[in-house]
Amino acid sequence: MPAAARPSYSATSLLDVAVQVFNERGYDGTSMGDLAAALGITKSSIYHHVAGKEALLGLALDRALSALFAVLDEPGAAEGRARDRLEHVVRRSVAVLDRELPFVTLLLRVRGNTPTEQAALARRREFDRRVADLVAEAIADGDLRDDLDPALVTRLLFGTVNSLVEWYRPGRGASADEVADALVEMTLGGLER
Amino acid sequence: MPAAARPSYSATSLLDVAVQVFNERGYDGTSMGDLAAALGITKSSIYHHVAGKEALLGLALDRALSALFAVLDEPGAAEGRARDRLEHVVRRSVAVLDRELPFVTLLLRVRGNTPTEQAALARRREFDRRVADLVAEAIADGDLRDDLDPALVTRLLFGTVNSLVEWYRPGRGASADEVADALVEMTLGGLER
DNA sequence: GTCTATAAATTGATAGAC
DNA sequence: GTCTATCAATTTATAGAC
Repeated sequence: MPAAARPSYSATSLLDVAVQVFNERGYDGTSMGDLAAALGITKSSIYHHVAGKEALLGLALDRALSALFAVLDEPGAAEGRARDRLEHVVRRSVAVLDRELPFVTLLLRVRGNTPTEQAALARRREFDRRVADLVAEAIADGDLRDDLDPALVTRLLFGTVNSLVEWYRPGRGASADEVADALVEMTLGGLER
Repeated sequence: MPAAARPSYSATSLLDVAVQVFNERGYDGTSMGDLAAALGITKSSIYHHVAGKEALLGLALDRALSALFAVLDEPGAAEGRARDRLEHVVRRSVAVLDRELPFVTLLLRVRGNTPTEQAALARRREFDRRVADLVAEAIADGDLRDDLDPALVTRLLFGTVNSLVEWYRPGRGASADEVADALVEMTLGGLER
């Protein structure tokens, strides 16, 4: 991996700029001309690095999904009471958001227009399913109130987590840990019996 | 799939179909050809009803914003303790989401690419500001825990509300009232001291 | 209120020189 | 690794007939 200097890009350093522009203007609202302008190179130069616009999107979505699924495989997500494993997944998901914000932001805005986007949506649903299992288990354990529907709780909980991409900016305002603390206090605090 | 044999629209009935397609494919991902196909008429016929694609967006965003601001002017949002007024705004915002789901969904996805979108974002920020005032007041009253930042709480709270557009569908699964109940239990429940 | 036909601009992508 | 030049397809929008 050559540390990018001035007017020379690799497939990955190019991706960072591209994803930023995708998030600013929306993926569909971004033309290859927009990307070229942001990169400071011409449209055709982009095709030297990647197959096209959709391949760029695929790389970005893959990076976000890999980071999120890695959380589910951490020890803290596999050991202990379900309620604590759930808190671990929530806190570590916020950490992923902090670390990979542009990529996760892009993932959460995908609509399913292309096969690339549909595949990403399918993986997102798998992630949600595994979290929902955790919520159901925590309720069965008696650690979360049982008068609320597990599927509904899961959606509200991760709806709150995902909504962070709308305003959270690393290094500005509250830190990722402070946000995670407040989020856990508000959500899990209200879900405990 | 829609509009088998009903080739006559008004500006508002056309808007319903257009907004649905905008939400399915994204605004930028929707061409006038896509709209024409969904409407069962030709592209040029659309221009008989509206000035263009962006005017269609403007009408839709206006409808969502009007409904949301109307909530702030209801008696329940102006009388009583701040904490109760806040709960009123949350519950009634969920009701607006239920009633005007496609329009609010579109509003929440706007990125600010055009003047029309920028104006909508400015009005959204004004709505958020008025909710933040309510949260700050409820904390000052001692009705919500004071160890959390009011601005942060506001963002988490309405982040949760806004995330409903990602999965809530009227008449499918939980009702709007059930969703509002669960949401208030989880969020305000966790925010009470 | 809808149509056909078409203009005018923009789009994603390729070829080949340096 | 970047460039100029160009293409074919698509896009928003208009003109004018029925």
